Amino acid sequence: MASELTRTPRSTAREGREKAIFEAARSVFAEFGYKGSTTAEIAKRAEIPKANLHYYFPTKEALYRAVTEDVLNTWLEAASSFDESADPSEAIAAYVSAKMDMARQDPIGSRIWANEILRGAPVIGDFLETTLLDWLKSRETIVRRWIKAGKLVALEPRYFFYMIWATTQHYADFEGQMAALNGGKPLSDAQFEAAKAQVIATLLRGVLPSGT
Amino acid sequence: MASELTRTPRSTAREGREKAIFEAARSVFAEFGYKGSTTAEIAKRAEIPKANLHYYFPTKEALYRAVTEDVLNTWLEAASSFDESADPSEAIAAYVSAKMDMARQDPIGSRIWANEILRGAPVIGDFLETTLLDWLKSRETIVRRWIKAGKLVALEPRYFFYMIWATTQHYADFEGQMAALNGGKPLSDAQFEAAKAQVIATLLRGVLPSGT
DNA sequence: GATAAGTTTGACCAATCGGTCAATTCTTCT
DNA sequence: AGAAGAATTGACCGATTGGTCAAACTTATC
Repeated sequence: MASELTRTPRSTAREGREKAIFEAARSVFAEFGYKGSTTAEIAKRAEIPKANLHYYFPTKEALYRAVTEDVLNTWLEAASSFDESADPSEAIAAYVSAKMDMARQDPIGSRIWANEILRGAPVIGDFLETTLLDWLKSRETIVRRWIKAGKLVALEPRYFFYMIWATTQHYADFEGQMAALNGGKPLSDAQFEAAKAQVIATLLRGVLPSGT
Repeated sequence: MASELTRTPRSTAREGREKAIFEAARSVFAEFGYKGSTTAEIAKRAEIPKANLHYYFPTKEALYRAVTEDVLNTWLEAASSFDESADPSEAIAAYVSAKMDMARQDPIGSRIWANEILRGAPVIGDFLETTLLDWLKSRETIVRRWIKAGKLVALEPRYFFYMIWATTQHYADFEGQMAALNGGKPLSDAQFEAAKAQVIATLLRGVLPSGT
């Protein structure tokens, strides 16, 4: 999180403060976006003086980049759960399940991503054009193979992935809207599991050949 | 847009400036959210001095509320395209189609909504808990009727609507991400129509009984 | 226990924020 | 033409912004 060059064992005190700042920054950036966030608010949520924040992270942008990099790493972890060796239904179910769990466990990360895209992706633009595009291309190849083998209905793989991303991300980014429609309470674990199962079922039914 | 009490015919000059401010505000709020937006930037995009902006809209919040109200009206228009008298497949296809067209024609409105939800919906919270919830409940009744009649597979209507909202909204909010994955260019009209057709096909296939 | 290094903090800075205001210009009406 | 009102604008205000800094305080090392 801090300098990757640190050689000496980090003191727990330092790690604690740095982590508190990091988590506070995540929540503030997720809520207000980069421009709408203030270092004062982040320091307040981290319960430290603002000047102390600048000791660990020299600028707001450096802090934002650290937070963003972490989000990308989490994304890459979930991406690996799409297994080409498995059956289409297995692979899709596992991937959607992983993305849904990600949305549930780390909605803040998803919201940071959403805010970054909304303002034109100045920081993760490179990632989108390189790593993400490579990932997408390789999975498109797999999906096309499945289609040719008759294991999937004919479709443009890209738009199918967009549907998966949209739906899973929705459960993180629009948690507030869902809560408002749920009597003001966030989805319970049971509700979330039901939603997840239904999303997987609907998507699979939507792309698997009849009688599968 | 201005005072609804205006009785005299509005001069086109006044309407023009007010509209310019309104459109500039939409684009800025969509990009940076409420907190991240500045009246200076809005005035700059409207190509007027900042003081002139405050002549038409006394505060940043008043301007934001005007913009937000307009977004809700657009939402309500699209909502009416869900026709209960039609076949499930017709009704769903028409609704998804309308939402997709909305995302294409007015991505900015969608992004304003998304930003508002991300910061906890302080302005449209009431709308969500009343109008939107009522709409959702009434449509859930219709969907449940279809399920009982065997015209739809068993599912929780709510999560199905979330899928529709998620997917259609994604084409507006994540336009930038899609463009990055599309050689830097936004989806062409042909690409968008293909995506729309596929979204409708996958969703229908996902919820209609086999052999329909 | 002294010295050095790392950490914490209030006070402060220039720039930008939302908003005001008086002076000016443009329109409208007679 | 000229008065009255509407619209436009540069200058300005106090509050907040991201960031700095020197002084004070801890902690590790000998």
